[in-house]
Amino acid sequence: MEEVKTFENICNLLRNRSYKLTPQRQTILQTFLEHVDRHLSAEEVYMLVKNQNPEIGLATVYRTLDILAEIGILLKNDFGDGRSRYEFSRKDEHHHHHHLICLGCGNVSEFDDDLLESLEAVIIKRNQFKILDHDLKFYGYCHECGEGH
Amino acid sequence: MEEVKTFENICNLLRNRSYKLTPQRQTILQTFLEHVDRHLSAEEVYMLVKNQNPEIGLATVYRTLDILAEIGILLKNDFGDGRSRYEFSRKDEHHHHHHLICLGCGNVSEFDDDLLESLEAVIIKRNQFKILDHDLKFYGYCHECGEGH
DNA sequence: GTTGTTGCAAAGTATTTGCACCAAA
DNA sequence: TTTGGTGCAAATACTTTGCAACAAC
Repeated sequence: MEEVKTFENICNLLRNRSYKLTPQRQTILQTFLEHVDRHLSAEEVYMLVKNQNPEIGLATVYRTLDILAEIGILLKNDFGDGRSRYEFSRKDEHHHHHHLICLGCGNVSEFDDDLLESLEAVIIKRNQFKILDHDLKFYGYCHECGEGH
Repeated sequence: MEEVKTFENICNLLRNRSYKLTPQRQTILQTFLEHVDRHLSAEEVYMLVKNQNPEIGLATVYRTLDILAEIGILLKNDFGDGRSRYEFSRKDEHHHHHHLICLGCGNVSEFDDDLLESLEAVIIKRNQFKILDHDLKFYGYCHECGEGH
């Protein structure tokens, strides 16, 4: 159904939506392709991107992140640290994964799960609530940080 | 184990922690007792409280919400609308409920569930992650707003 | 009388926006 | 050449903090 998200495919996706393919956008995109497993804040992207292109402005980073999230290239997350974090979205993910957030080192790991599907059915029936999306986070300590706790 | 959270009990809880029982704090507490089922932002609390005590400052509201959350009287929530929302915490809730957030009217309803307990066990084993807390939110449309969607 | 608390205004942090200039198509 | 994009600085929104006056204990 959906194609693999290569750099070229994403560029085409932008063009199809009549977004222009500027060097700034390419650089930001490149950054995410080089950090596929990371959950980057705007500030972090800005820092990484400035190595390639020191002229770039923070506002441009924010605007680009918005666009890339809107067209489904990035997923926007809120891990409760007061800033939005973006991750590269692999192809088959409406049915998205959940996050394990380490209170020690701040690292975020992921896990997939289908259990919530059945839970949603119960909620729809019991609460008369039409569910479009869900967000599940676990807070705790990862293997490395877990010793003392 | 834990007592019912009456106004008096909460006042004692504050005193035990050597927090002073000021009229401002009493008014804010009162406000939550009168809106047990609501998820109020600092600004909303501020508005409600000003009726009783027009002298009160917004900073005092923020400080009091912090304290009440810290001692477990209130639960601090983030529903992704850019502000923190506080709800009165009933007595037996480490094992807390989850939220259904309506994208139409912004209303937040609640539901209890035990399904996550078994899920946590799986995660602990598979990911070597010690879970302290979880946060589950469903986004969609409530019964009233659901018609068009 | 101590010590914590208040109100205010200023500062802080993340994000958005207005605008003149610039560049992709 | 048209249309959208960029960088910058200013504005916005929520929250926190410094501080002198004040009130609970």
